[in-house]
Formats: sequence, C-alpha cells, structure tokens
Amino acid sequence: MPNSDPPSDTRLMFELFNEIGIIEQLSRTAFEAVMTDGMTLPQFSVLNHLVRVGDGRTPLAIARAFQVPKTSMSHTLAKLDQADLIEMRPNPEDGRGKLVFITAKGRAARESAIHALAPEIAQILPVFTVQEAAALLPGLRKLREFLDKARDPL
Amino acid sequence: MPNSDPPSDTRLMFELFNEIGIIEQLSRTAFEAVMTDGMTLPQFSVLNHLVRVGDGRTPLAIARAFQVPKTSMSHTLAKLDQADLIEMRPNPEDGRGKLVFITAKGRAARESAIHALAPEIAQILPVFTVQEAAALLPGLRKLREFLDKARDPL
DNA sequence: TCCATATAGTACGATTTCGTATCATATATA
DNA sequence: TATATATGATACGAAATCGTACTATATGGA
Repeated sequence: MPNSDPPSDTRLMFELFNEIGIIEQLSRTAFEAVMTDGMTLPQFSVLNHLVRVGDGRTPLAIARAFQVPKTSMSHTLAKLDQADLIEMRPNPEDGRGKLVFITAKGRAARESAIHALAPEIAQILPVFTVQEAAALLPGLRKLREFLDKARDPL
Repeated sequence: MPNSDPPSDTRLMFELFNEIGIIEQLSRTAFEAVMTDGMTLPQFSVLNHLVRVGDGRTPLAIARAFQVPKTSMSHTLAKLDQADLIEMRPNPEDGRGKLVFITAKGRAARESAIHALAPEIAQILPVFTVQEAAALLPGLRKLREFLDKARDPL
C-alpha cells in the first residue's frame, strides 16, 4: 500500500500555516470580544493603518497593504464611512478614484480601541515577551514577502 | 495635545498580529487557487487532522482542535459529509453526539490536495527554508497556547 | 425515581468575504 | 482626434462565518 503521508518538510509547513491560522482565529475573536462598539478587526486595522502611514490613500492601495481583494476592502471602507470614521473624497488626480481620510471620530475610535486593547496586551507580555515577538517578526515578514510575490496580482 | 500613539510594545504586538493575519490571508488564497475541485482550506484541514490524529472524533473535539465555534465546524462537516469525504455516525457512548470518520474518498481527496500543494511548497522551500520554518514554530505555539488559555471556552 | 442543569449538535439568520460583471474614467495607439 | 484597452471602484450574488435559540440526551442531586 502506498504511503499516504506527505514528506516531513511538507508536514512542517502545514503545521506552520496551521498555527498561523489558529492564532489569527484566536486573536480576531479576542479582539472583537473586547470591543464594546461593533468595531471589527479589519475596521480597526484600516484605521490604524491610516494613522500610521498617513491618510489620503486610495482604496486599492489600502487593499494591497492588507492583501485582501478590493471588493472586500470596499465593504470594510463602506462600513467605516457609514459610521463616520473615515471620509471618502474624490481623487483630484484621477476621476475614477477616491481618497480615504480618517475623521476626528475615526481617530478617537482608534484610540479608544487601543485603550481597550492595552490590558490584553499587558496580559500577554509577561508570558510572551516583546523579545519573543521581535524574534518572530523577521521570519514572518520573509514568509509574507514570499507569498506576496508569488501571488497573482490583486 | 495628547500623544495618540500606543507604546512601542503595543505597536510591536500589533505588527506581529498584522503579519500573521496577512500570511493567513495569502496562504488561504494561494491554497484555494491551487485546488481544482472546490476544496477549501478548512475542509482540507479537517481531513488532514482526521488522518494525522485519527478519526472517530466528535465534531466538538474537532472544533476545539481548530479553535473555531462549533457552529462553524458544523457547517464545514456538513459540506464534507455532502461530498462523501467524511461519514457521521452516532456516538455509541453518547446519544446526543456523533463521531466523524473519514471515507476512502476523503483520504483520496486529501492525498490529491497534498499532491497539488507539493509544487507550491517546493517553491517556498529554497527561499524560506525548513530551518526557518522550524525556528518560528516554538514561538508561534507558545503564543497560540497563551491565547488558547486566555479565551472564553468554546 | 424525578427534576434541574449541563452538554452535543443543528437550524436559522445576520454579517462578512469575495468572485463576476459593470460603469466610469484614464491611457495608449493609430 | 478617435478608438481600443486598462484600471478604480462598486453592485450584486453566492458562500462562509458565527451568534442565538432550540432539541435531544446526559448527569447529578433531592
């Protein structure tokens, strides 16, 4: 009978992606449990991105930053817009396009979320230290960059 | 004016979770692009789990293994059952429960998926080595275990 | 035994994700 | 300039996710 097991290299990579998937799952659930308003992880991620790298970006650029389909980002942005956390203005340099700006309310919502998150982060750090987190980042970035290059363009 | 930036420890943790989220996103998309039948990542993960740790497990145990809500797992199992990739039998030890068994067709589907994945894995490995993957795993497991303990029970 | 409570699983519905199709505008080429 | 093609964004619909509520069975205590 044929050996049905994948080679051990493959097994290891499966396990890596499996751990990553479970962490994503758990961290998303933990995040959304802490948010009192209905703020979702994608929504917060976008607000945080706009503050960190600056607003006035196009929806497509934001979709690429998170590697999600532009239709998914369109939905997230529509929700943020409805809640007045961002503002969508026409792009003066491209009549087809728009630019996304975070509002004062959006900044406040981001800060409120960060405050709500602080105790959770504080709980993690004694067990899983900043050093350990920092040690993981280069490898994860490298993996992400590989997958990024290998993918079909969004 | 107040400083709106989170402390650098928090920033670092955000970045860690952000990288993990993006990798999850990219790997899921890459996986599903390669599958010719409609096999999804959750479906494959369940089949693979049943082969690796053995079948005859309850739906709830499987949901816990992947840290997803039992209603989500119920949906995934229903799809696998419709496709005859698994079989759900009553649990002889618990009249409320069921046991999940992988079928011959399910084993074949798993192996076919692994074969379809092999070239992708082979592309990663020269760039992102087994050693690098192995180096990440202990830290990721530790983080996953922490989040697991901290969460509300499923 | 009887009843209260807990647990396994699913039905259902709200929301999210995301692929396809579409529209509007931009860009390139003749 | 005129036309073809490419691109930004959204509408729409199918499928996945997951919370709430429900059913059926199990378990523990009076």
